Amino acid sequence: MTDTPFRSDFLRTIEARGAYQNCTEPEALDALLGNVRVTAYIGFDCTAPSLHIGSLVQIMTLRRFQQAGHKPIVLMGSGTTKVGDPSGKDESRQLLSTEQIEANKKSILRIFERFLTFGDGPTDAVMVDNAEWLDKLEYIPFLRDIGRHFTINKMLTMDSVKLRLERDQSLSFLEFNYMILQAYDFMELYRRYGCRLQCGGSDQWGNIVNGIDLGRRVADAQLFGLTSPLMTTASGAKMGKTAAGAVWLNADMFSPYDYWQYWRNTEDRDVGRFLRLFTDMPSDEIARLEALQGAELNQAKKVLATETTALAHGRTAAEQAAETARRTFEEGAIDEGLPTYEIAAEKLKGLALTSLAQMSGLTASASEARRHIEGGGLRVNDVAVKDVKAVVGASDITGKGVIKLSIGKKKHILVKPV
RNA sequence: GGGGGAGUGUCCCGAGCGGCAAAGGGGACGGACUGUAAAUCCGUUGGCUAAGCCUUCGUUGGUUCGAGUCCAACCUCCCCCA
Repeated sequence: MTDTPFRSDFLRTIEARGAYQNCTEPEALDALLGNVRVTAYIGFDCTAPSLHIGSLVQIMTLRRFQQAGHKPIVLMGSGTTKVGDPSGKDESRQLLSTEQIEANKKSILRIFERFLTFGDGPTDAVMVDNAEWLDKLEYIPFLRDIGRHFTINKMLTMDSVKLRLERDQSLSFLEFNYMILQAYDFMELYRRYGCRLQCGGSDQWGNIVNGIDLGRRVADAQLFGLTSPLMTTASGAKMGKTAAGAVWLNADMFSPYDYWQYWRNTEDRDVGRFLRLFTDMPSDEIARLEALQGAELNQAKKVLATETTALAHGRTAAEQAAETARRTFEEGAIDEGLPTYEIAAEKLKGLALTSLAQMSGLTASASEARRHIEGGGLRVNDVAVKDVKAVVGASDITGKGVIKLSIGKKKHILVKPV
């Protein structure tokens, strides 16, 4: 937080939305943003086939940057992914093959089109890949030009390095170089695109500052850094973990319905904060929503779910998810928008319920289904099953031609005989 | 190069006299209570054709009726000395 309020649209918004943590030379950056069109970037490494909601604050930051009339750069880090970022990790990640990295990159790209407008215009977003310059670096020239500006003394004090050393965990020389490459990225983006600002999570502060220093020394540039707070839920959990794994942004890895549900189940205490961070809703409307008390707050959660889903998957998908949820939870009806598993009708006859639960993906194994039956958590057409050896048959098929299997209150799947 | 230590249930941390599907946490999931929330309490947390059978403790062999536990080699990591 700064003493003087920001004047530029971008910084005012970022701060009001709760995405402001720290900034280098805030006054100078504020003035710059107020006067000219600025180019900023955020890097995303290609460690998985999709980004998850842990990256959402960063994506929203770029979106707001563009909305404020500036030019965002999405930097795909397929070059740096080959090295591996040691920040915030206890041990080194398994090295990914270049094919894997390339495949991940292609898969990740798609999500950005939802949040940003790409093109050739002055404020259109641009996508760049750092492999473009990192892959071609030559070792000795790089060491002489760039390496000489880094001291080991200082690098050893960086959190990402220090934590590893303090915990007696190994840090390979490969990973040790990550911060240098990220610093180099910033400088290279300045040279190529006149990029002056790098944003990132608070764990990236050190890496960002390194880039600023390098830019000043080598390119005589005045660069800026801006970080957002690390996102956790009010109960302290890291954002985005569910039983099924991460909350992915790609629809083929985490369906819009599940995505909607994830936000719908936000803790009370987080609703206002999440509305500010993850939606475009005006602040006064958010203030009204988060002031709701008790069960009324569920209204705010529905808005949160629909708005976040609309951003990531489109308005239509969001409204479908909302409608499916409404019918399922509020009417107790069977809605065809629920995940559906098709099975040949003749196979269904006399099939053990535990097997069907497994086949349909409701549970990971028949044993898990069995345990849920023993614990009273598995239902067929909303009726709890008591017998572990229960068998499904034609009589279970409802008027809608499907069988509804549920575990708990929230996990439902439709089995459709064909 | 020499000496010492570590690797446990495919989420994590962590006990483990030769009888072990393997203590205890955390997390997650299910039940009760609620508001599809939190907190709390209870239960579950290898697989299967299920009073039985099969696969698990870094890897590969060995000793033994029987190995997470003992032996050997190897892999990875950490510490001390050089």
